[in-house]
Amino acid sequence: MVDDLSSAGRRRAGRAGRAAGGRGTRAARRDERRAAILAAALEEFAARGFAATRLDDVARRAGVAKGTIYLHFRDKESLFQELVRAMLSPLVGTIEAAALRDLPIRAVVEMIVDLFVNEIYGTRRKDVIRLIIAEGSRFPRLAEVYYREVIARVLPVMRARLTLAVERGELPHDALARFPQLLVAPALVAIIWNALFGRLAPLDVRELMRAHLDVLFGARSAT
Amino acid sequence: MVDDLSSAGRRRAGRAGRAAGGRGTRAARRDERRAAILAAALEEFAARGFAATRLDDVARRAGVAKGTIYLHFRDKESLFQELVRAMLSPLVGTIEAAALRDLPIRAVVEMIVDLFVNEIYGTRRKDVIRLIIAEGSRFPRLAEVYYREVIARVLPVMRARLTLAVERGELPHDALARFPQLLVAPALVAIIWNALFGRLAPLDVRELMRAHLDVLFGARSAT
Amino acid sequence: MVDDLSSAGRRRAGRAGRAAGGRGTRAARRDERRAAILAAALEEFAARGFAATRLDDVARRAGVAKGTIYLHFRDKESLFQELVRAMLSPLVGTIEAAALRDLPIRAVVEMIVDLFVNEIYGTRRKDVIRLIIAEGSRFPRLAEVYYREVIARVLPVMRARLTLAVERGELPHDALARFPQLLVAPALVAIIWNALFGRLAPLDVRELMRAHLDVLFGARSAT
Amino acid sequence: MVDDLSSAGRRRAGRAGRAAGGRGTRAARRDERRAAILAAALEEFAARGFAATRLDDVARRAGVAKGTIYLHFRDKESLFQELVRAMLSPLVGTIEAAALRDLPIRAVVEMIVDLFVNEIYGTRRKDVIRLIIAEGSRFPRLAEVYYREVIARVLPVMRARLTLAVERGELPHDALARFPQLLVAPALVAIIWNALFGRLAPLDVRELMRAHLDVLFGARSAT
DNA sequence: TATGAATGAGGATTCATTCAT
DNA sequence: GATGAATGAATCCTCATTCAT
Repeated sequence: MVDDLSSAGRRRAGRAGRAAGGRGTRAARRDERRAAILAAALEEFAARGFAATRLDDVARRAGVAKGTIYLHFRDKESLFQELVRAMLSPLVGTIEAAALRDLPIRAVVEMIVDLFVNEIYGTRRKDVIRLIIAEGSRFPRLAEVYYREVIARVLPVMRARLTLAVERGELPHDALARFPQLLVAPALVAIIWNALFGRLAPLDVRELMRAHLDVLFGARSAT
Repeated sequence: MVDDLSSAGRRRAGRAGRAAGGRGTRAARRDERRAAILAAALEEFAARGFAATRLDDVARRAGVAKGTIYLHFRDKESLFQELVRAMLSPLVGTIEAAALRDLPIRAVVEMIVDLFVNEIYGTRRKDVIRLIIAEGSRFPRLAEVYYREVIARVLPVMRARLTLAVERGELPHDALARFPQLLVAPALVAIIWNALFGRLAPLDVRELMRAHLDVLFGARSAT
Repeated sequence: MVDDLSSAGRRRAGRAGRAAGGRGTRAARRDERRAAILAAALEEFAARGFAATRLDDVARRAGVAKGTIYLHFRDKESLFQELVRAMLSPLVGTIEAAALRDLPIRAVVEMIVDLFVNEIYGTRRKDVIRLIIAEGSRFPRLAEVYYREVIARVLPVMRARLTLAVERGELPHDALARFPQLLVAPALVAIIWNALFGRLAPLDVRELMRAHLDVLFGARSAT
Repeated sequence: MVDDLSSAGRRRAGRAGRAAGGRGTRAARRDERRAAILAAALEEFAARGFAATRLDDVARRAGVAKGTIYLHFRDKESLFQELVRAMLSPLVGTIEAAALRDLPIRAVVEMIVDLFVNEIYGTRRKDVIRLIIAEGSRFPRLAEVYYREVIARVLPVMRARLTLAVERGELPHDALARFPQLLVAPALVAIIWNALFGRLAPLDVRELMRAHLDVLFGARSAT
């Protein structure tokens, strides 16, 4: 379901060597468990928020005992942080790459928008974003980690590219260059809107983002 | 501190008559207490979120006994809902009025943006908005109430005005008319951003919104 | 509904004299209120038991303010005790009288049985009896009052009458004389049974008591 | 103290196998704790009734933490129900067996009476009976369970045996066959009486039941 | 007297975390 | 490593009782 969670990332060296042919079963099982816990945590945190999530439920969903969670994560908050990191880190490189492509600015922006729609809105990552929005102010460390590992890496790249576009005359003003947040604001609103009012009045993200592009670059001649 | 909370709104008729000269002390004190509880609840909920807020703390901060809260609100969730209602309802009329003013669309939009900056961002209301964003998906009833009492009243008015602008040729495309959310998206992002990263990298809301207007209408000649 | 509750019983002298023509409105209203509270208390205690009854509900049902209860009764337990006293005391004289009638013992016993069926089982008094059974062991004072004011007065009279019957040869053994409780045991069981299992398997009290008389005196030839 | 509480009854299969030699320590300890909680609950409920019993006290008396109770019982009411079930269920078979013995009806009835005196009156079970009487009407489910698991199983057997006795001419009337409740009514009254008035005027159960037998079958020549 | 707002002790229940097996 | 039983602090909510009006 969410495969980002299976790459271990932080593996101990293993008992030096270990017969060639890949990681031993021991380490592999350990990773599986860790991934299972993260996946379960995602479901539960997304459904109930940080405070209302019971580690009992996470354990049950992951198919492990409650105590096992503590073999992989210091405490509930750590689990939460690891989840955020595991889900969002892989995305950073992709976004950076898109921003750096040497294409017309509109194409770059469209790529980023598509990236958002496909890789965030279309996946569980939207729940992670929502969780950060919802819980971030109560977990300064979480907000900090997210800022450092995502925002602080993506934003400068985007800003640089947008500044270049201004200099090249691709953009009529420097608004976007000064506040690249304007680029993704509608995306965030879409996530929030549908989480809150999806049942009452669903918001079509693709259309919304297309309209947003119209605002940014002027309407396209055809659809 | 937050004066919206002091208007009673839901007062029982009172034993008809009552010596002239205004509400009796009884009713007045009752309202004061209710307002004090709401104000305290705002502080606590804003600081800790719904789940982590202790009614004990709300009571202490309000200067009343724990049980007193239950004389005014059925339970913790009711208190939360009433808080949202009390804070946001008064704003709806103002926004509607602004949208209906017969001015050039840019002026209308600027008024709404100013309204947002002054009446939401500049007040505790931003915390209420943040709370709705954070807790809304876990309290469907809350989301519903907010949708019905705020969104469903403001959005159509804005959409109507924007549609008119399109027809009048004041706007080069119908993106905003179809998605008035695009108008306020940066505002919401500003609230979230500063709640999460304000200490790390504060976002200047006024500048952000000015840039947003630039995006919408093109850069102004002067500031 | 339960008129025993209206006789005041414990009236203060009143402001000496008071214009002839009956108790003044002041005192009359006081009694009404007291009776209303007792009647409401009966309903609530019967429905929920002592601990689970809220004085708030009693007050509401009685149509008075909560504080008013405390003008008439020291506390919840006093109210409970007064209720028992008010409901059962009036019955004692009637039972004594029945026991003392100079009739064949079977007739006397039948009168007492009828008295039970009509005056207890057929009225709210059965709930009071049930309450004493249920709560008596937790309220020693209540049990004591009940013992002194009801049991200790009725039992000796019955025992005397039954002893006389034994001496006169109206009864073949002294079992009933030694344990007059045997006379009313089925009656109590009927109260309990129907309170507990009435919905599942109602017990016909009249038939039960008739059968009981058959056991005591042998079957009657006709009904 | 009350050994019925130690038989587990509801044990999970355990991980098949388990080294020969009896239940593992894990399961054994679990049962011990459950039994300790039930025993403690019996004391507390008997002393204070359902509502006034604090689970805190139950836990303390059982020597476990408050939370532990909830590992064994869903909530206070469940604990209460399990207690009743655990105490009374084992008795049902014994009573049925007694009723089915092929002896003269008087002997059968005497056996049942003895059973009552020894197995209920002489044990903590009398407190359980008293609790059912006291709380049954407020806990319909409890009353139902008790009816289904005890009354509905014992009563028909007794009725059948008594009907047979009538047919055989062992009894002069069908009163008992129609209302076997008459058989145990004095027993219940004894429980109630001594719980309420035991300190004021203790009732000798053995004598009472003997007198009851006299009433049912006529006085015996000797004791 | 009567009211009913206010109090605050009290208790059921939950759940993160620990630790013996 | 895993397990899951045990812990007990934490918190919501109730309700008898008081007392200013």
